[in-house]
Amino acid sequence: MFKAIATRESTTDIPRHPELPIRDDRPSGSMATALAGERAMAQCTHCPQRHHACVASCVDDHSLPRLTTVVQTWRSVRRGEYLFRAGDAFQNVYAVRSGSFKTVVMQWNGRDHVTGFHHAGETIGLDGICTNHHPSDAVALEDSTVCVIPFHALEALCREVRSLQQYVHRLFSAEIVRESGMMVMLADMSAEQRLASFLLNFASRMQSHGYSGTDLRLRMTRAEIGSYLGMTLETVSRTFSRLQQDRLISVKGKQVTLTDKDRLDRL
Amino acid sequence: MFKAIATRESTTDIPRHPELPIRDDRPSGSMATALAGERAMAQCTHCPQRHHACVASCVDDHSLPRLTTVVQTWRSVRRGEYLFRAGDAFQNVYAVRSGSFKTVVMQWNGRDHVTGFHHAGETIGLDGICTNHHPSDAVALEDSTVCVIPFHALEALCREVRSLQQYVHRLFSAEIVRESGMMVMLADMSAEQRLASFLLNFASRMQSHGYSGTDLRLRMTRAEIGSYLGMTLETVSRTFSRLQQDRLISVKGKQVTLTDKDRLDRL
DNA sequence: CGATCTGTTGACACTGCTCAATAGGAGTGG
DNA sequence: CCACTCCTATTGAGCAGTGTCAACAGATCG
Repeated sequence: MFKAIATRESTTDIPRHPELPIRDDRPSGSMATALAGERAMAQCTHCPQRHHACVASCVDDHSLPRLTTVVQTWRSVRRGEYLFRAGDAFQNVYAVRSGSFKTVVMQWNGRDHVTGFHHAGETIGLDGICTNHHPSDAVALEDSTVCVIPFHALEALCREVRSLQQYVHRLFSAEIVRESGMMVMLADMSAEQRLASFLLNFASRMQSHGYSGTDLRLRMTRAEIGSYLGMTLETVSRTFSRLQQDRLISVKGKQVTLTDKDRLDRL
Repeated sequence: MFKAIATRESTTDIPRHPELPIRDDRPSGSMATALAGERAMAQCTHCPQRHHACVASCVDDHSLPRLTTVVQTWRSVRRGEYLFRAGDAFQNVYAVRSGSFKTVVMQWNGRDHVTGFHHAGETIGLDGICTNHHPSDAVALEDSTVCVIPFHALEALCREVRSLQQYVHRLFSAEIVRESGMMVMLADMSAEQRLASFLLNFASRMQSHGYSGTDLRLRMTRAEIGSYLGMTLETVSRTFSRLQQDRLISVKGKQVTLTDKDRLDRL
């Protein structure tokens, strides 16, 4: 079924193992500096996200060994399983190595609300700090792996490595800005505009990880997209259909191709 | 006009000067530890927010003098004036000493969106860190004063004072959680529920600062509330009227009394 | 005291929600 | 491999909640 509109690059469907770089075409001069042997170090020095978007990306080679004493373990989480649950004691933040997650809060009426989708290189769990408990569930949308980062250890290292401290502060700040953007979107944009924004944002994040920026494989359901965007799953489905009819995208279930990004952006 | 429903306590209308505690009935044993003489120290040790909700609240008396080397100045901002503008280079974060602010981002269509209201003890500007530029305008809703906190100096002190570092991290995290809550509200709640939540939240923040938790003086316009809550000013106005008709609140312009918080909460 | 900003209310249109029926895919076990 | 079930997605019909446009009244300020 999906073959009809299979992506030119089939990378999206390669089963990924954390030991392997997600793609091979990333800048690789970096690997030259990797020191083999020491196991803990290998975790960050060999990480596909090393020079990309992880806490490791801000640490110079001199301090990297110290980071690897903080980030000693990673976890793999099967599709549908919880990375953590709302109410769990906050201990760690998590950097997504591979795969993707959704974060979900339960609201007053007992229904769920998806507050975010998180892909490789992104950090989950920062919202647990202020109460010492995670306010949300984090659920894997596909088989995924994360680095486990004990937050107290990260804080300690931040007191010593200024570049890491600044990185963490920017991480916090970026999440605040992201959520502000969501607020604007939810408050002022039509269903069509919200879905278009969502798709463009998703595509650009995929592209920045070396995937196609036009052929997307959505890992989440219409209901999850709707929850995230503040609309019902029916409206999501209808809006997909309308955008397809207008030849801005082409949809086959979870496989979406953005055929006219400019017009999507101008909606 | 406002006399008709004047608040039992008239504190809301006292013109406030930054040198004076906003109210006199706050816990005051604290003042005993204040050291007179040194000007810089006096700023934090004598601050009305000292034991309340500012960066100072987490620092023990031993480290307080060092904080005062970071927070050396404050600024007063008249109603309608800008604390900073979108695009300004990010240098400082600001702790509100007295008064209140709104933060406003400009959106794609050229219209404004209010992303937050900020009262005494709250911190403004954290969103500027990740890009080194403020993404939003901050405008005083009334004559206000803020402590100017040079962020690089704060970062430096955070590397030395662990309690301060943790406080700052909690501050970031709390802002993320606040915005998640807004997202849920905007995505899933009716206009009536949003306005009720807004009023209850506003009341509880006022109450935690020693003001009445039922008699509110809103400093913002209907349009600003509407922008914040994702509805038009007309809907805000109509919803105020409806809640009044249902005897949950009583409204006279910007003066609002919450007459039945329980039912407001259960909407 | 007039000019301007702010708030209230009405009429009407329209977006998006609810309820409902149906079809398509994915996973499971015989 | 097929039959069965469950989950997901699509589409339609009708309606409710909000937005839009407009008129007017009440505050506020120089």
